Amino acid sequence: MRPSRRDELVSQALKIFYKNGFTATGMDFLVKETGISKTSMYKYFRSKDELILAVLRLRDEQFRNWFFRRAEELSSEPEDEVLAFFDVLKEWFEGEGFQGCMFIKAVAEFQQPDDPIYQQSLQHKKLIEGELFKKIQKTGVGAPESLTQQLMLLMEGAIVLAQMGVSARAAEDARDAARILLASALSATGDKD
Amino acid sequence: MRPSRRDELVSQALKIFYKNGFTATGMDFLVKETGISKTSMYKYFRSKDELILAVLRLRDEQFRNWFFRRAEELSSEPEDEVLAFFDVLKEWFEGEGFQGCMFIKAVAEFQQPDDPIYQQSLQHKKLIEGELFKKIQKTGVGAPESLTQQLMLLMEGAIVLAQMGVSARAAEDARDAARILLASALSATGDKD
DNA sequence: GACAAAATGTACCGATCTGTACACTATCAT
DNA sequence: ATGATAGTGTACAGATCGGTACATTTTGTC
Repeated sequence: MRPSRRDELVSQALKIFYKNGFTATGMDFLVKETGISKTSMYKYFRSKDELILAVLRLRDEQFRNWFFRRAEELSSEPEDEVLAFFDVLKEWFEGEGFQGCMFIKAVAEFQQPDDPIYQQSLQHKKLIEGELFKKIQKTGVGAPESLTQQLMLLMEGAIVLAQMGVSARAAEDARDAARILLASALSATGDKD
Repeated sequence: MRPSRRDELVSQALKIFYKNGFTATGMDFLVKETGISKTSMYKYFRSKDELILAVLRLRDEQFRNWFFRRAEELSSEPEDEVLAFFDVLKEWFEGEGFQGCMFIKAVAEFQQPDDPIYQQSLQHKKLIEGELFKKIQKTGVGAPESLTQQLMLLMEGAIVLAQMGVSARAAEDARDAARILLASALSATGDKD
């Protein structure tokens, strides 16, 4: 099954929105860059917002697949994998064209909580959190919820600081912190055993 | 000295941009909301971007003043103050109209690193980092740079997760993590003494 | 009251925005 | 070859965008 013209539009729009922003990118610009006629675009999607939603769906799927698959490749034991998340973050930050998290940026432009774009961005973070939680559970730590939240904080913080160029070592610093927090959580577990 | 019409514009534009976003807010909308004529606006500022820069300057000053002053109020000893930052974050998150960090959102809409709006947002984070570093130094911890970066990660992560509504306890979770990281850094210092 | 400064209202510019109408062409299975 | 399907190009509507021109009114000061 060759990629449909529709899928082509979504994947190209993803790159353009990611680089230029959602509101700042007009439909005419998408036409010029993708070579796909506006008539076709509006046959695939009823509105620009629906195109954005499709882009976010694709991004969510692509990112989660890549992120967790890559973390598994870089590790063997559960505890390694939890820390490997931060190595994957580092790869992401240093990869070509890194411009921050698309969902954080989407929320910055579509701020109303009842906006479907906002909701879908929130859902993405919830899915990440869910997968992270499962991995942390496997380490046998006593309070997986708490550690999950702490590592989520480090990950999101690293994304923001890396995007803004505040810190060039955001992923490494986050990994260092995660190691300490993981050790602390594990030793607290041990105390109770 | 009563507040000039210009200052009024900046402070009102701040609220509106914060709520609605920068690009999504048109100058005509600012006219309608503030009652200040567009002619006057363009006499105070040469362009919308310059108005945005003035808004960001005001926000930077207001926020840093409030944040660090409030942290001092809530604490007595240096170690308390470092943790008090997260109590202040909590107050911010739970305050009326909290909608995330204006500078993170600014960077999401003005992504080019050579854009003055981007640069000013980056500078804001650097100033926060600098003040945090000074406070951490006062605790006598051995590696203040490292702890500063770690706490920055927690703070930025908390802001993002609180804004997106991913976590309702972002500030508390960040405080818990900060306490562990601070203790870890202090004990490492003690080892070397 | 006179005069300058500050602010206003209104109307507009050209460009761009999302979205649509309509006629046309390429593709492909039957 | 025919006819359905998918896609294109162009032109446009109506609104809004950032920004300006110009004449007018308000305000504060001497």
